[in-house]
Amino acid sequence: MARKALRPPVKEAIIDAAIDTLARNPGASLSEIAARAGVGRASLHRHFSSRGDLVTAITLQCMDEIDAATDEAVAGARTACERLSRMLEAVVPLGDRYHFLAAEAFDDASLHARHEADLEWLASLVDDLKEEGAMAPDVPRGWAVANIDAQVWLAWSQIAAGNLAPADAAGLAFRTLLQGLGQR
Amino acid sequence: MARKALRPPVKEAIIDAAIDTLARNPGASLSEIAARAGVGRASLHRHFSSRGDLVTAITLQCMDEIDAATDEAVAGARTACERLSRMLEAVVPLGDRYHFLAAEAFDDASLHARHEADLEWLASLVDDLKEEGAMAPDVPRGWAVANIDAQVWLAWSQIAAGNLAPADAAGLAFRTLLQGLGQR
DNA sequence: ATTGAATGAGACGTATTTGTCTCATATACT
DNA sequence: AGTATATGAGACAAATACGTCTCATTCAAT
Repeated sequence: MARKALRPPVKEAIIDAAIDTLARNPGASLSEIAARAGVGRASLHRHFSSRGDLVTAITLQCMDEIDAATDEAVAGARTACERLSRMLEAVVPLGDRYHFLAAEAFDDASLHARHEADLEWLASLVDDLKEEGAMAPDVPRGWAVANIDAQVWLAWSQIAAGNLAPADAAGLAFRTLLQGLGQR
Repeated sequence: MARKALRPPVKEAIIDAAIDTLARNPGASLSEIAARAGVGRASLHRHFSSRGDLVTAITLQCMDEIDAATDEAVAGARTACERLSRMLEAVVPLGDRYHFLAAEAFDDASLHARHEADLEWLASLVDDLKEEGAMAPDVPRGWAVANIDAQVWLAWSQIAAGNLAPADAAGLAFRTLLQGLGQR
């Protein structure tokens, strides 16, 4: 079974290091990334022919992680409202890993398509929320989607800044999304 | 009075070009910026000794614009709620000019201090909103401040993407902040 | 018309990053 | 043990951006 897991999984180590490093500094050099991965720069190029290749790989990796966590969390939800809540609870803790995505442009066509698909998932969640009466029908679709995205980003941001406990972040984001910061 | 306004104001042209260019691409080169300003790269260096100097200058410029617009808009407001509304109406249209600030790190100490002061202004607005009963008292201060910031950014983002009419953006942000996306 | 400052164009050297290549070494398979 | 593969270290050229410099030109002030 374990065909080739005896050597340390260099490729994954590089991906992890790239995510960590680029999250802190989007302009980090490949040397930096290789060093953080505990790997020679030449080896990095053996696995990823160019910087663009690496960025594409880590972007896909992050998207996969997010989608997988979302799918699992949402599985048993009975209402759209619950889906939203569970999605936030699942995705907010992953924030520090995909936060850098906000800075990277989706130049690659496949990445762009993938991102569109994710937004479409959110859009249909928004539609369901409106049907359920949990969301006001006159809220523009795109605005709602962008707000959900932004709350996730915001939650991580506040966690990273130490202003917010990770345990509270998702709940706060959920409440803010549906009720705002106002009373009641 | 107009001591030296006969020649075209090169310095301001460079600042404007830098804001426009860096807003689109934070990694843009000085050549790009100079070209967009209709200015030689050497002239750019005559006004700004280094890239850091230029970035600091445009950051301050944006902060000044935002503060000035906010101060003027908020002047006659009677309630904190109205202050928030007017601030959004004033600042959202400026979004395309200071959007790039999100990407730039405040390495310069004076910039960092200035930003802190702006956040402090928001924080006291949050306090007033709570006293007025427009904002729930149990919302963390930092979370409220970050949300206001984020709504401004979000509004510009949606305008730029063509998803939202500039006339509607500020109002939508205001409503979303206090009431969220939910019913009522 | 003349003078002086500011500009544009461009050359130049430096620094950094990237991608390729080589070679010696370490590790896993047989 | 012997072999093949993957790796680390480092050299190398190419590309890019930065900051400085020079020189001819333009424009405003006199």
